[in-house]
Amino acid sequence: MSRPEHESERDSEKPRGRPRSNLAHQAILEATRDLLTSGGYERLSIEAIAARAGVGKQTIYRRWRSKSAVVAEVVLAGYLPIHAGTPADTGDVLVDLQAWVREQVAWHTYPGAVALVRGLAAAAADSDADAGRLYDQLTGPVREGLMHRLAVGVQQSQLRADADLEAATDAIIGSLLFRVLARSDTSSVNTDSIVEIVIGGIGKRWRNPAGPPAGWAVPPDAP
Amino acid sequence: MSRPEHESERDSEKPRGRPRSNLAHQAILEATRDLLTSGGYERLSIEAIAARAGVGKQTIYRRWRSKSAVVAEVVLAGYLPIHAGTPADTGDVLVDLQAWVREQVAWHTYPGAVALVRGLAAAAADSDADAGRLYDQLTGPVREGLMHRLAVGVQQSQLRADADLEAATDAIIGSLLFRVLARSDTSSVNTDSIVEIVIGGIGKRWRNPAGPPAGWAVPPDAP
DNA sequence: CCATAACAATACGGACCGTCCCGTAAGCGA
DNA sequence: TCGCTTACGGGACGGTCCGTATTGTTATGG
Repeated sequence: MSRPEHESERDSEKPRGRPRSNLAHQAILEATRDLLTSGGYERLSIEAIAARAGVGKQTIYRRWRSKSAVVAEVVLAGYLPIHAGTPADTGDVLVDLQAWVREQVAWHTYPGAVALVRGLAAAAADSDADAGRLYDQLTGPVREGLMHRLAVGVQQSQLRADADLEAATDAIIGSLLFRVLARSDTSSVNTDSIVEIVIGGIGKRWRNPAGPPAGWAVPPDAP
Repeated sequence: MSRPEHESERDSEKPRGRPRSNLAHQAILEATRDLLTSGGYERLSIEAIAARAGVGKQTIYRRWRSKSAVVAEVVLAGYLPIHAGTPADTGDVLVDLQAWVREQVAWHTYPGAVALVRGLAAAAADSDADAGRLYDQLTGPVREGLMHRLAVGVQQSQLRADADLEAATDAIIGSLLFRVLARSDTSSVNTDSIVEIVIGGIGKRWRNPAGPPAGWAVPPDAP
């Protein structure tokens, strides 16, 4: 790169010339948020953002490479109620995660939330190379918060020490993603059941004196 | 509608005039498949389809309402190796589902498979109203096959009778979807673990004479 | 032969794209 | 204070693709 344009340029170079306007920056992100939640990703265009923000298109392109990059920043900068909070810790991992999932599901009733998630999926689809990175940025905090709570559950001996917490996390997030993307009849699947299943799958088990039924392979378990 | 244009028009109306060309129909779907697997959904356009199929644009619009509708038909007509097969039944539901998931993951290595799935997500995103229906059509067969195998597992007493099979199915499909859409480093998450967790979560449990640890809520279980 | 409708091809206005250029505004060093 | 440099709003530009309309041709049934 001859001149630092996008991304962080916190190297030893002193910025010369007129500095970038924070007001313009903020106006762009707010306009993007508004258009995204009202009209969805398909109706979102750079020109529409520029017009609503009262900004030249170049001012947008000077900062971001593409529409999906702007959307990513909107999310990362906290302009949307993405609700990436860490689950609470009341001592019961099942209850905590069920409450957390209920919060996520409740967020989906916000106006434009479903359209937003679908739009992010579309944004990732037309980034292609950036798709994985975009998802990582967007779902990373959620993943970390979830996995941290599960790790605490392991420390509290509620979950197996050898449990694959990554897989469990992906199962929960994947279920929510699938629900939002695909299932229009939102009341169909009981999200409490999903958490119950996953937590049951990585939770401690109790041995039956009579032993397991014949033909039923016992997963590895540490007492 | 004054004249039946799209969808099924198998009512009592006798078709008059020149009938629609099957060759054109087929050429459109094949061109769509090729462009979709080679260039992804973003590079797919009605004009590109028409050009590649040697067809006028009107011939496409006469049949389908939008780009996403064409894509949906391509998938539904079996022009793509979607791999919606029912899991085998060897008697061990864990082994069967792990093998099935491995097949799905293997399919993701096909050229364009990931781009295809992401494209379908994008297609659903800009259909909005049709998004749920499109997903249902696409994932419906997969869901049914998976749920059927789980139901067999219940009959074979490997799974709990009161298990929420819908939730379990969504957890598995959601994990795969999340994996394909989001996680570019495909080797990160062990898919066997996911199946193990879900099956463990709806499988039979064995009671410990000493009882569960204090503070650990026992999920309902039927002996 | 005649009515009807699908066909390929192409023209059309419109929406956005991404880049470029204008005149102006805002910092900085000399 | 004066250049130098860069960002600003605004808008022109060629380009792609949209979805529709038109034209002349072709296939089918009455």
